[in-house]
Amino acid sequence: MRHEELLEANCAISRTSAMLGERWVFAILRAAYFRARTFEDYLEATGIARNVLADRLRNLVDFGILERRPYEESAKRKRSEYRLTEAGLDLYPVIVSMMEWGNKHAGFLDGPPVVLRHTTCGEITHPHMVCDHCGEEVLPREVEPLPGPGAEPASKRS
Amino acid sequence: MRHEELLEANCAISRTSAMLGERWVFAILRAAYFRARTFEDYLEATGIARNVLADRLRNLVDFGILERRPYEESAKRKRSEYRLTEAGLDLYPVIVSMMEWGNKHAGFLDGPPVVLRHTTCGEITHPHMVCDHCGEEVLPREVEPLPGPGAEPASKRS
DNA sequence: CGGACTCAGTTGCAAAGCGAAACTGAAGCT
DNA sequence: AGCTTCAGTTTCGCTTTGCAACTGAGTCCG
Repeated sequence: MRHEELLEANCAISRTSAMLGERWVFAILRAAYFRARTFEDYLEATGIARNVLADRLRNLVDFGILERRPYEESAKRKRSEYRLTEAGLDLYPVIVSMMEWGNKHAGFLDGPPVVLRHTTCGEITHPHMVCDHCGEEVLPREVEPLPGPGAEPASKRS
Repeated sequence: MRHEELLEANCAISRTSAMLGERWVFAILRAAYFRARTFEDYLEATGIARNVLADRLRNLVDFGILERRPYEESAKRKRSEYRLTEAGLDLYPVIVSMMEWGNKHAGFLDGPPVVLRHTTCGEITHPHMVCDHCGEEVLPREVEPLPGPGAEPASKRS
């Protein structure tokens, strides 16, 4: 099986991981959240080879996660920039939960290099996942996957 | 720059993405959450080539995300299995938020193929990220990254 | 006991992907 | 006119995939 075939799988995790699970993609998203704009910004923030960066940006634009658009640096100078789309911003929980995990499990012996302050309440925050119904934290073994409206019938659809 | 160099970066997102951001890793984790145990389970659940699967499992075990251990299938038959460690289970928010994102943005026109039921409250749940302090949802632009205890001083440490 | 089967990989090979550096072309600056 | 910056593309050698075949330990079947 080739990796891109995951894009057609009838499973959200598979499709999402086919889009995001290529080398460097998270590094690019991290740069995007840290306000990178131009090609050279991403190049510097990530250290990826130019050709690979060009390819990844193309893909992320195709997936609707980034948007490429011209931007007026000054009156005359026109450049292009890559910004997160609405869908890209929706990836925030993924990035934050990776950061939380890394702070705990990626071997930072002196403590996390970066922490987050929640500007609306002013405190250092450790975000976690809660159920939108009961507000309780969602734990791995307290969740049951069920077929949804887009589930395939027992026999494969055409 | 090579991809593994991200493992040494002083940034949780970089290190985490170096561990998880290789092709197929999320597919393997998905299989793990769906209770895959043996090598052949993972092979069937993911469709990866055998040699690549062997390599990825080795890495995930090295990172402490999976654990390889012998397991008694029956009185006589001994096999080995790969189970999520504590650290692996802590990745649940990452997987769930990828699933939530995919259900919304990965082009499921008939609706999500899988939904989650929160067994403690019994309802279909759409988990989201909240601040552990104020309980409000954490949004991308309402968060400020600050240097933490493990931050590098302005001059690179030795 | 001998042969077939299953599990869990390893090996070999062609094709694809990556990384570094050089090159291109448009646009601006001096 | 010549130099620089931006945003890539091209080239080339090296590494990683994907696939199939092979290995070797343990099991089951007659």
